[in-house]
Amino acid sequence: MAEGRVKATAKKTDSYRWFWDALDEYLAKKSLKQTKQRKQIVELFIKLRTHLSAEELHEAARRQGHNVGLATIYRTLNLLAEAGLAEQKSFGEGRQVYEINMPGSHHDHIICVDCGAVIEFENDEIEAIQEKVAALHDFKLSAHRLDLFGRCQRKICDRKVKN
Amino acid sequence: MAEGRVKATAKKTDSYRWFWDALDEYLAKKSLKQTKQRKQIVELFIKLRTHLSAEELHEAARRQGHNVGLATIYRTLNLLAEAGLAEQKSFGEGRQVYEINMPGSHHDHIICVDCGAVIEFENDEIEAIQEKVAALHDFKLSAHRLDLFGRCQRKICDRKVKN
DNA sequence: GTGAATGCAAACATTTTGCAGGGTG
DNA sequence: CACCCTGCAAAATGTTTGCATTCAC
Repeated sequence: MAEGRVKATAKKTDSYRWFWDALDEYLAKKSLKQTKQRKQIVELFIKLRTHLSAEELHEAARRQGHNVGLATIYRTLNLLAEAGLAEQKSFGEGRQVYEINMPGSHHDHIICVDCGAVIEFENDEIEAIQEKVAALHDFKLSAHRLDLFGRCQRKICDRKVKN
Repeated sequence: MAEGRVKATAKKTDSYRWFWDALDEYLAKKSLKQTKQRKQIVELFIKLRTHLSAEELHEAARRQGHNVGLATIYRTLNLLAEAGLAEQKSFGEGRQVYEINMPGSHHDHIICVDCGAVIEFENDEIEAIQEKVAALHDFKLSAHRLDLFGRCQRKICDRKVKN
């Protein structure tokens, strides 16, 4: 029955092997259990790969025929956040969105205020200056959040697709 | 009674004269009215000067003996935000906080994850790079948000004053 | 079998909205 | 005096929690 382990599904998302491994480790350390629902949710979370709200993830799960409660989505996302595997962000609407937290590969966001498109970027120059600023104020940095808001200049972006 | 005008209170907060003037102008332009409550709320908002939630502002108002409804606080803060005079921020708790939006003097935040202290800073270098990044992705920037999270190294900061 | 996880619904917290009465321009 | 604004309470969101049942280990 060892084959029933969550880890066995890693083959479906090989590049996220580290994610499943880290999750396994966290669950074991905390004496938590690996369940069908957690597996399904995490699989979807990895597959969709974007910034997801609990509600969106819930709908996606149901669309796949998984009968999973919204509360379980929340509990699982919070679990991932506690494990350091996901990050909670709030882009300013009423709700939280979650995102996979890749160790060592932090990125920031450019958000189009018209169409809501989110582009990710990374800039070492900025990060270096951040450290400098933090040191200036006697802070040891543990994280940061940088969101740029603007208008993308694409043709698709004429109408406001708010949310 | 002409002296009852909101603008007349500017003397109490002279350095925020521009704020009252801008508000006056906005109200006039939109055919909105200047009321006792708006005046009280804005005065407090200016006086407290920190990042405030609607609830905190509400309590502060009541502490001053002003009988103002929470809904009015929300409506006024949203009004200020629409007028571009205040900015809504969310530092990650469940609620929004508001902050005076000084034209031309944008600042970012360093937040201590232990004691919750918030320090403001400004860095032109970072802002310049942001523009560069945005241009690279074909965006016209309208705003940004940069929050650095870390631990301040002050003695006062031993215990978690979580919210 | 024990303890953890789930689904559901109820509880919460925050923000918005509807409405009748009051105030401003 | 028309229309905006207010306070209150109800509604609408988004998230968490309690509980009986189910499931993993």
